Amino acid sequence: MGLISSHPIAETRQITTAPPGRGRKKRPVVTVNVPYIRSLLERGVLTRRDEDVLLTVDELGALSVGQLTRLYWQSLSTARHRLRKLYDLHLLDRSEYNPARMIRLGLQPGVVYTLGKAGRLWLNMRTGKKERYVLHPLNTLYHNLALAEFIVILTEAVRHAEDWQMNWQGERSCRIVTTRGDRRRVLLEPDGLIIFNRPGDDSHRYFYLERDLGTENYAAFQRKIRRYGAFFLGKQWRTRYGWSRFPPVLVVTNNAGRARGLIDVIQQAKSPISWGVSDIETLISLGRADLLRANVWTVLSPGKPPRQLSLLSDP
DNA sequence: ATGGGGTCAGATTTCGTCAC
DNA sequence: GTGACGAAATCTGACCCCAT
Repeated sequence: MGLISSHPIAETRQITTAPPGRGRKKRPVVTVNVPYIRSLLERGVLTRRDEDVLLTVDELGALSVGQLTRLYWQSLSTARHRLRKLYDLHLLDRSEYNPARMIRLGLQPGVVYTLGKAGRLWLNMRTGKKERYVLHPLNTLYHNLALAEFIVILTEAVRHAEDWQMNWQGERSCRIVTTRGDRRRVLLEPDGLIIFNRPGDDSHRYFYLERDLGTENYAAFQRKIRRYGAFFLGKQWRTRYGWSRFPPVLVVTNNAGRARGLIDVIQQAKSPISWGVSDIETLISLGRADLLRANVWTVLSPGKPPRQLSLLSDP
């Protein structure tokens, strides 16, 4: 996943859920330009939390109201109010979704937010980059949501655990790009990078993350495995990140059946790095307290038989 | 005075069920 | 399969509370 927008969603982006009560109000039309963003900032419209929301939506591509609530609010209703406001300001967009499909992915149906035009510009002004505003194609939207769900349940689990902290990067930040001459080539595009650290003894755990929706055929997955292998053998990761060991790749898929299929593919590929496979149904069923401790990951390391390990078990 | 946080009620859709 | 119908779900405007 992660090809940006060859097929943007059409202009008519109706929400297919039960609509609001007193009629759906259209958002105000604004001219999104640098003075507009400046005036927002001068008036202090953006709170710290708003900024966090925009950064997170940018990293993950799309989040549902439910997911954003779990990350940043106590009350669903309050979150809706604030998100609606960010939508009105064109900092966020709302996207089309299919309730049945969200349920199949283990998600609660609800409005889905993506980064809006003003949000894009705000981020660009902040980082100095020149990312383009895109409407996300529908197929990546569900992938984004599924990925976000994993990040959210991890976040909740880590909040619950007192000794560990977690940071993460989305696809946008952990993408590996090489420049040969003036040609930019994407070498590797992980869905995410998760970093656990325990302040007590300064220990760290890194994981690359792949969220598999079961839509990719096994040949494509084999290519993905080879790309990780090539990145590992290239040693660039040592200088780029200063890691002494290459992070295992966590593969989260939809159900146990697909997980078994992927495990077979990984074993046959004889990858030089470690892989951990689990499925979202199992992970969600665990609950906060167990998510980090339960041995629900089938770990495949080069030259070793498969093992069942937890995220934070000692390597 | 302003604005965010929160509750509540209401409008409109989707879902589930029953009968045919 | 389809139509009817009530229940449930969803989201927003109105409103109040509180901090600054």
